[in-house]
This record gives sequence, structure tokens and C-alpha cells, in this order.
Amino acid sequence: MIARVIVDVPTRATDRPFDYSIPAEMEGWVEIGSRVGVPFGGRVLQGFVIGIAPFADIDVKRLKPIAELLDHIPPLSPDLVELAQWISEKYCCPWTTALQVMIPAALKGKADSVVTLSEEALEDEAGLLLEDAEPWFQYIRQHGEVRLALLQERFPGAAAGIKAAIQRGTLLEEVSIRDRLKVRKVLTVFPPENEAAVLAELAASSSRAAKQQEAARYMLENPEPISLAALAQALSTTTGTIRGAAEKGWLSIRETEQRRDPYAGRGFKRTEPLPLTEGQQAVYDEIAETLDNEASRVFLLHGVTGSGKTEVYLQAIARCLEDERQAIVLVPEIALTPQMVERFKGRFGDAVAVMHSRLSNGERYDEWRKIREGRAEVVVGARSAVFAPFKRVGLIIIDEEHESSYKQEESPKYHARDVAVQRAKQHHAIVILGSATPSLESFAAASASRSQQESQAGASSSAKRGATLLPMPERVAGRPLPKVHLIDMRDELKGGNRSMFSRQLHEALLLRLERGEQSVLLLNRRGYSTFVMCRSCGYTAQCPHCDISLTYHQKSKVLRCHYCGHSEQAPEKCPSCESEHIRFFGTGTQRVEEELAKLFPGIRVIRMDVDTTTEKGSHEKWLTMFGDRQADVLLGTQMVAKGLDFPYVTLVGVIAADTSLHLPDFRAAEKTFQLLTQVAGRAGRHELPGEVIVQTYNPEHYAITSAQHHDYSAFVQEELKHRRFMAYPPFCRLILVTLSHEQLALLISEGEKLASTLRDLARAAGIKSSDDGDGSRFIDILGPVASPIPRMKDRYRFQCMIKYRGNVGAADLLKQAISLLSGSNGQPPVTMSVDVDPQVIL
DNA sequence: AGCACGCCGACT
DNA sequence: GTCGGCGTGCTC
Repeated sequence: MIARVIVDVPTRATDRPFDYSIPAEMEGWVEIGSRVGVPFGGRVLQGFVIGIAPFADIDVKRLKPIAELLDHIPPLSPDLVELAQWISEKYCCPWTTALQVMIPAALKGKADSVVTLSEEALEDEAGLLLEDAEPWFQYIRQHGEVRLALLQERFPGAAAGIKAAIQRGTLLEEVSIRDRLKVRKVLTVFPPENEAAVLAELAASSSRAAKQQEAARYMLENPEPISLAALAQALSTTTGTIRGAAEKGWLSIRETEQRRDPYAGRGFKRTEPLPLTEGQQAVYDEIAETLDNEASRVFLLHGVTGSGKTEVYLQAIARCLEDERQAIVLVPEIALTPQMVERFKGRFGDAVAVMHSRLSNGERYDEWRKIREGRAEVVVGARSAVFAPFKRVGLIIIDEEHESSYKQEESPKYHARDVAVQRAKQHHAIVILGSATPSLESFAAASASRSQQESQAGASSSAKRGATLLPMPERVAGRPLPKVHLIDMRDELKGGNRSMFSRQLHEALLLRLERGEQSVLLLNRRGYSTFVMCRSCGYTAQCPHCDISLTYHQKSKVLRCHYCGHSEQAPEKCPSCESEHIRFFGTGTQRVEEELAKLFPGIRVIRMDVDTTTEKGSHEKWLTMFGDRQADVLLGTQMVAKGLDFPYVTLVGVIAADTSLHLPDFRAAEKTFQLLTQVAGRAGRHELPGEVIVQTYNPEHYAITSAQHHDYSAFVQEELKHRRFMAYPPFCRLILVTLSHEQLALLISEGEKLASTLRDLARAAGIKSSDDGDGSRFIDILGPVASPIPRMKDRYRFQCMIKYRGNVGAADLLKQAISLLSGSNGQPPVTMSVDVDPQVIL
């Protein structure tokens, strides 16, 4: 047998399978999805087996054998390997890049497995187990702990039996990854063994070794074990001092294993399914029926904020688990709070695995293994959890499906929503896209399939193409949506109010302070951060390598470019005109915070923005504090709009609704509407009624008035008109190609070449190049033009936009054009980055 | 991505 | 006569 292997060289030239012979000792162990080391051009590289075949495509003499098998259990299953191929084709990325994104980062080194007998097998004196007759099983009996590699060598042909035993749980597999991931040991400080003696000694002791005494007292008062480093920091001393105390026997230091389950030891209160409202029940019934039919189908669950989508999710998952199928729940990274996790752990207990970027590599690897080994049946996670290695996926939920964070910004630039739909097809699973403000793409797909259903008698098959719309227009318990007041800030200015707070917002805030209720203030400032400007000459600090403003970092008094990492000392006077009037402009939230303090003396404000939430766990810390009513106001950027649920919040204020409205991005109105609707939904979710005040300079803009009236359909109607007129998604699809090179002239000529090659290819394929507005297929190549950031890391950037509709094979045309292009340059080649379905055009 | 093979200018 | 420049093309 031979193995087809994708080697880990992410370039066009090597982006195809290479055949290798499977050495006898690996026969049966090497499978589709195995990770292997293979000789390739004189060195050994990592690769993935994507196929097993009896014969090679090339002369057998040229075949080389696989050098090593990196894991004994393949990290990928055949369906994921297939999905990787789909991703590489759809998103124009190398195959290996798509494969790589599916496995946890910890799996980069070599995995060494050790097997031991399970308790059941150990107690089995009589030899009743299936495996008892097997020589390898007796061998493990004798030796206790045996390396899997050793078994493979000693008992060729036993692969299937050993794997089955691991599956069944008779053998326990312990994996460690060479050098990368051993069990992490931490030095931990414990209180002294003999407390009384130490107490006496401390009392008698002189003032010498004061810090060591302090450490000892601390441990006696707080007997909870603490890591050495943390204790040293808490007492502002060094680890040496504490070691000194340990030598005197005043406390004890031991190595302990670092616990990797980030949620271990936290009790989750179990919850029972809640009775569903009529609206929830109708939606649930339709989902449950489709689940039972094991048909692949996409539902768009359009539920207003507070309509109880999560309870529907939970019960749909329960139904899915009854059928012994597993469920994947995707949540935007920012919404993946302990609050959120608790709802799932509360219902499904330990069967829930959690995956997000704030886990360490080791933690993520452990959660991943929990899934693969069947110890978890539900995963709650961010984007990449769509690749959770479940065997039978029954349900994939994408909460807040309109969130742009589902699109990965690095290669592979996949959209988790589209990958989920593809994965669901493979598993005959269903997808639930949930949102109060569905993306226009999803909404259009759902409406299209509905009109198909209406026009066709046999509706059952028509839903396959698009999505089925499930509306939930009512809040639970008949709670009203909060009243939204629009404040025209132009009137405020005319009335002589020059502050950033309108009179209404000022009064409303005052009222909450008096009543002891809480407020959320949103400053809608996408992509805006601290920068430096000279007030007398208008100079702004720019990065010397990128055409972008430098960001001011208050702590280090340094200017930094967040694209290339360049940093320089913040100037004290203007480098251009030597004026002293150089100013560091804060995030905006800082200014609001200052103003709040001025207007409402004694007000307790929690500010959440990029500056205050970079530290690990700080995000959660602030929210917990706010939830405990330790502050009156939660002030922040986008992040305060997402999924928060605090009973005492009765006022939501939006300082400037239109700051995101006029960005040069065709989704600007959509993003603004979504943000306003989401943040308005934060008010009055419980017994206390809520109020929303939106300050704006565009009170008649449809994005803002629709949000005011909680009227999604009004917004969609208007927005669709614009999109149709401008031929933007959902009326077409986009591919953004960004080219970059050090030399501007070469870049431009290569860009022109790419665009004209594409146009030629399209013409040759007989596809028309303009949109007739009749919904027929077309492909239009725009550009090249300079990118919004025209230079980055000393490289110029140009872009081409491909606009198309219908099945025109746009990705294939692009691939062809790129391969035609990459010849005879002379110069270092132009680098190209392809973004299919880009989310941010800006 | 690496690395070998291969065909033209300055040295022992 | 040989050493070495890096352009072109292959890696199972």
C-alpha cells in the first residue's frame, strides 16, 4: 500500500499529494488523517496522509518510504481531511494550510503515546476480556506501561486490535508531545507542616528576615496553595526570599502539576430545561423534526434580543445528544464569557468542552482530546471549534451569525458559517444560524429558499439550497423591547450644549444614579485608537514603514505601529514645527470617562476598551465587577454590546451612533444597525424596564431609525435596495486580491497584468463582464487600485476586487491567472493574498 | 520552501 | 583550465 501525503510546504508548486510507500511496521497504523514525517527533497518534513491507495501514480522505484508516524491515533478523521480540501479550493489556500488549522497548535512536535491497562482490565483476573488471548495484551499485562511505538514494532499486524482496545477503553492512552508539551510543573508554596511550631518561632523571632516572616505569616493566614511566582509578586519580594523561608521550615515549596482544565473545580449549578414559550416551541418543533430525519438543512433563527434563543439551542442540543450525535456551538470570541459557558455546563455538565483563544496550547489540546476521545459531546467555542473532531455531528449552532469575527483574517481565510454548512452536509447534520440582526447574506439566502418553497409544490427539497427562516419576534415573558429615543445632536449644539452628553442623556444618567440602577454607555468607534497630533501644524506621527498612524502607548510612553511592530519614543515637542502643542489623543472612552467624572462627582465607571482589556482575564474581571454592582456605568466600545445580561441595567446610552456609519465599507450601514440593535437589547432584560438613548447627527438615516423601532425588516428592505443598486453582496460575491512588493512600478505592472489576464480568461470562458441587473451570471474585475493601507512593512500594496455572480468558477479563474502570471519576473515575485468573501473592505 | 543542476564571467 | 554567480525546476 502507498500513502498520498500533503507535505507542509505552503506554496503553489508543492500543493498536491506526493506518494510514499508505507513501511511494513507502519502497515495498519497509517491511515487517512495520519500525521507523518516524510523525506522530501533531501530533508524530512511533516505531512498529512490524505489517501491510501494500492498503487502509486509514479514509478515504484521513485517511491520513498514514510520516515515516521507522528501520532498513533490520527489527529484528523477522513471527513475533516475532505473538508480541508474543500477549504483549500474555496478559499484559494494551500492544502496544508487548511489541514494545519484543524489541529491544535500543541500538535506540532511528535506525539509519544504510552498505554496502560484500564482498571477494568487490571481487575480481570479470570481473563474474560476479548483481548486476553492476544500476545500484545499479555505483554502489556507483564510490563505495565508500554510505549505504543514499542508495541507497533514488536507486534506487527496488531494495529487494528490495539486501536480497538483503546477505543473501547480497555487500554488507556497517555500522550505526551516531545519537548513541546510535557506535564507542566509549577513550584507551589504550601503552609508549613507544623503550624503551631512555626507560629511560636515567628513570635519569638527578632526583626531579622522580615520579608521571610511576612511570607510565612501570609501562608498561615491564607493556607490556600499559591504558585511561588505569584506569592513573590503579591508580597513584592523575590522568589529567593521565599525559598529562604522554606529552608527555615516556615513554609513548604513543592512541585505540583499544573491543572489544565480551566474550569476544573468550579461548581456549575445544574439547570433543567425551561418550559418553552409558544414561539420557542414552534421553532424547536421544526428543528427537532429535521434532526430526527437526519437531513442536512440550514435554519436561520431570527429572534429579537431577549427572545430566548439560547434555551432553544439547549433543547435542540439535548435532542441531538439523545440520538448519540454531537453538537458544536460557535460563539463570537468576545461573547465566550464564563457566563456563557456556565449555561452550557449547567445543562450538560462535563460533556461540554470549551475552546477559545485565551486557553493555553496545553489547555486547548486537552479539550480537543476530550472531544476526540468521546468524553465530550458538546463543544462551545470560537471560530475554530467548527473543526471539533466529533465522529457524528448532528447539530452546529452559530450564535450571532452576523459577527465578522467568524471570518478568519489569516490564511486560510475561511468563514466559519460557510465551513459549518459544508461540514453539516457531510454529516447530514443541521445548522442553526442565530441572530437578532442576521447578515444580509444569510437573510437573503433564507428568503430565496422561502420564495422557492412557496412557488414549488414539493417544498421538501427546495430548502437544501438556502436556509429556512425561523422567526422569534417576541421577547420571553412578554417583556417589551426597550424604548429607543433618538437625540439629534445638531439641535443640542444649536441649543448651546457643547458637551458630548445631550441634556436627555445627562438627566437619564442622573436618574439611574439616584435610583441605584446601572447604565451602559457605548462609544461606537471602530478601529479608532490613541494617536499623536500637533495642534499647531497638524503633524501626525506616522510609521516610517507603513502608511498608518502610530499608536500611543501610555504605560511605556512609546509610539508603536500595530502593523509592523515599529516603535519609537514619544516626542515631547512636534518634530515638524517644534511646537509644544503636541497632543496625545486618547481612545475617546478616556475622554468620556473624564467628562463623566466632571459631570457626576463620585460616579463609579468601568471603562472597557483595547487599553483596559488586553490583559488576560481582564475582560471577565470587569464584567464580574459590573455584575456585582460595583460600578454605576459600564463604558466601552463594541465589546459592551455583546451578549451581556445584567438585571440592573435600565439605561443604555450611545454617545455617537454615526461614527461607524460613513466608513468607506459597503457594510457600514449594516454594522451600525447591528451594533445599535445589539446594544439596545442590553437594557431591561429582566423585571426593570429599559430605556435607550441614541445620540446622532443623522437621525433620519434608515440604519438609525430602523434600529430605533427595532425594525429589522425595514432596515433590510432599504439596505437591499442599496446593495442591489451598487451590485454588492448579497447580489454578487467578492474576492479581494491584495498584491504587495517593495517596488511600486513593478507592483502596478503586475497588478495590471493580473487584472487583464483575468478579464481575458473570463471572456474566453464566455462570461459577461457587467451586471445587467437581471440576476444573471457575470464577473467583473475592478482595479488594480492602491489598498486602503497603501504601504505596509516597506512594501507597497495594491488590490483587485473580483465581483461575480452565479457559478462562474471565479476561484478557478483566479488560480489560472496567478499561475500564468508567476513566470519570468527577474525580480523577487509579487506576493499575493486572496480573500474570498472578504468581511472588511475598508 | 530548500536544494541541485546548469550555463556564463574573473581568478589560480 | 576552475570557482562561483544565482536563474530554473523538482521534490514521491
